[in-house]
Amino acid sequence: MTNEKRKHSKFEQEVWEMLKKIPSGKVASYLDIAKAMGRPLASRAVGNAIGKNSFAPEIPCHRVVCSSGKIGGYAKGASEKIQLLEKEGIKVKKGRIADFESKRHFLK
DNA sequence: AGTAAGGCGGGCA
DNA sequence: GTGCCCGCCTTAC
Repeated sequence: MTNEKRKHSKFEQEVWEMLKKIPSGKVASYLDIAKAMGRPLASRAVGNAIGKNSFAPEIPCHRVVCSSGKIGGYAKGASEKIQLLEKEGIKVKKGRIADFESKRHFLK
């Protein structure tokens, strides 16, 4: 309650919640998440929150890609990110998501 | 307290 | 497809 020591900013916590809401086999772009949080211009801030904390397997950060359908970055390496996506049923084509718009969870 | 730099992106030329 | 600039958030000095 009042004695809440936020190890992380509120913005970060919001991001984690969004990532957790993404079901397997689906993906979301940094911009989509930012928009869902009410900050359509904070696309970079979202990616910043993820990369700066490294949520670990608890958060499906590998399900987040660029708005262009590109893989983007990954703390462990974009290659690893692609492997995880393919494992969940998402096909990746040369660092790009196949049928990206059809797999967007935060599509608006 | 204010200022400065960085970062897993996005949009435009 | 590539290169450049921008705006947003957090952290450190």
